[in-house]
Amino acid sequence: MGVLLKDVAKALNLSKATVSWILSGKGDEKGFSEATIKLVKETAAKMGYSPNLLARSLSLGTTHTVALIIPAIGDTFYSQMAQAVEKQAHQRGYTLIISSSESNADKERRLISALRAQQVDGLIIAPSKGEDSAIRRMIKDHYPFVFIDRYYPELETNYVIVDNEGSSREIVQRLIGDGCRRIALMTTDTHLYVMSRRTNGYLAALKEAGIDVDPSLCVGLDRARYREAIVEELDALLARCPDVDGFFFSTHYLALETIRYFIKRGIDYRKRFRFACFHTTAALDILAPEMYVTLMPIEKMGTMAVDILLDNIASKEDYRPQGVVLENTILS
Amino acid sequence: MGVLLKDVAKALNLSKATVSWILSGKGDEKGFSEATIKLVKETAAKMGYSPNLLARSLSLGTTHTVALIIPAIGDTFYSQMAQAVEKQAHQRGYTLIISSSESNADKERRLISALRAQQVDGLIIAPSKGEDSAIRRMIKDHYPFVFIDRYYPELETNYVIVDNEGSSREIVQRLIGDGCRRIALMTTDTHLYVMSRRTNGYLAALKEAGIDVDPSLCVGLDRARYREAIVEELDALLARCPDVDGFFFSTHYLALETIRYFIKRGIDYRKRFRFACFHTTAALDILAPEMYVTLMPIEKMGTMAVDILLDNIASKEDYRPQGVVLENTILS
DNA sequence: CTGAAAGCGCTAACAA
DNA sequence: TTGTTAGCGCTTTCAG
Repeated sequence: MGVLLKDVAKALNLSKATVSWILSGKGDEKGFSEATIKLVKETAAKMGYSPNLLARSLSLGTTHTVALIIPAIGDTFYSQMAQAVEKQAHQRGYTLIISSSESNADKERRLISALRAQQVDGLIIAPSKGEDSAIRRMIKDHYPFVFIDRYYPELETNYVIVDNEGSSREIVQRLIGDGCRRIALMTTDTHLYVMSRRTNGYLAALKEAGIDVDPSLCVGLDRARYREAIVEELDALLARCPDVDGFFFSTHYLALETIRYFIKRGIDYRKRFRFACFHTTAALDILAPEMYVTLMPIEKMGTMAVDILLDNIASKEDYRPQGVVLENTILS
Repeated sequence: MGVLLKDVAKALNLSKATVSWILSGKGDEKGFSEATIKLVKETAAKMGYSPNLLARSLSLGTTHTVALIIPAIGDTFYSQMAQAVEKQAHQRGYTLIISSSESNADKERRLISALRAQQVDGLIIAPSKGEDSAIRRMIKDHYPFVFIDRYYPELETNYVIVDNEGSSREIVQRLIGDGCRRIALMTTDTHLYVMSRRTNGYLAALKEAGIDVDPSLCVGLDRARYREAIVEELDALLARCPDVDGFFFSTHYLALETIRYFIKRGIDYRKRFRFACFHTTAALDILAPEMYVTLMPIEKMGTMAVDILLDNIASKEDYRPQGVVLENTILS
């Protein structure tokens, strides 16, 4: 395509080796004359030379590129996470590739294969569901990767997650402290480990307070059609338990949709209920200022995931996986 | 690292060539026996062979990968766009790399270079600002790329944008139709072409209706600190022009912040004003249901951008750039 | 101080 | 029906 190393060398009547040395900064180390170094650099620039990274990577055996796999780029949470990861990767001199698995285990598996085949140096993954084979494969091959946000507790891997259970418990405790006794649980994606931890937090808080868990207060929604389902479910819930006095949402968009529902039904939710939500999203603070919210340390998660990954990449063989559990900030 | 083509060949006592042919599906075309084809495929699978895409690409001269450069992955609009682009790229058998320029012209320039150096087959770009050199370079080199959402009107390139002026004019007309005469303009990033088009739409609508443009109704915010600035600006605006009866927002987050302001100040905005906004974001429909909104065809933009890009890639030399202007849907 | 040449893992023209 | 071999563009050992 463009201008090659060979071309620059030819133009200067030097060998490819010389030019390569100089352009990769090992000029003085190798003891070339100041004159040639300057000359080479200048003509390379003048000729608009840009190295073919494919060739370089093939030769070097490293791409200096890592990839991030998230369930959905369209989701605010994951897109913010992508931003944080990209920032830190860039900071540390790595190129980041972002890919979206669309919460599809099969696509996730294929992505992992494809990215590894592309010789990406390591992976940061927010795993979708029952994906497994590709993960075990990476472990077996000692391929560097770190889980973020979600993880497989039974596998010994790198991970950066938050204390899902603890902070769920804490915000539910606050609801109880405010006098709530009939707190509804709204959740989704119940097959995910993270979600079960949040539910556990809810249950634990009730138990500690000596409140019986009432299954009819617990609503699990199908992620795929939660927007429609939530309307019926809430209608049913309010009919079933007219004495509900609080809501715990296991994730941000459930809170948003629930409030949308209340407004649609003309229910004065701010008077009638108290809310707690795991994570938040734009405008939730406007719509329900009194809601207790766990603020996830997205930036920090991204930074740490990158750092751990690069550590792992740097230390070839003898590496011990690191697990990190971060604390959420709680916003009252 | 893993198992190589060579290994598979050796295990079967065949040549690398044979294995390569068969695994890339050109087995029968080349006339290999059914038996060997099957054998090769099976052992390759059994041995867990996965081709080194770097090597393949270097050899092939094409990576089957395209990249998307957006100003910010953290922004809902661009993350949705990324999702749409990724979907279509995937659909057409291409791998997508997403990168974020952080609205930084210099980073954008570096990204373009880096991605080209990585031998990405083409680029889809939502350009930041005065970036230029890297763009002109691509044109000169006949390197395939398409602008999305934003573009350089003076350059002959591929682009997929929306009718910014037209739909801005239209929603402002609706405000006027509702009786508004003192419509404020809230805008930002005024150096961007898209934004000037939207402002033009606002001006045109007023002019047509015979309403004088009042500069004291026009507020331009600094993107970098709009969240803080908007409070002072709105205070000033309302003091300066107590008779404001409508607002036109050139982009979604300005509408959200303005409403946040009204709520904070305890102003009954739904009674007092009418709103129109270019594009929308989560919860805006809850907070201001009567707002006129232009709905950008994000999905379609993404799809078309990919299609145009792949067209361009396919037809090597003799290619004429395509410009597409899509219509927005208007939501009343 | 600088150059020749082998090699990274794969593809594809050319033989056989 | 299968094998040989010369690249793709770059890095790096080993000679000079």
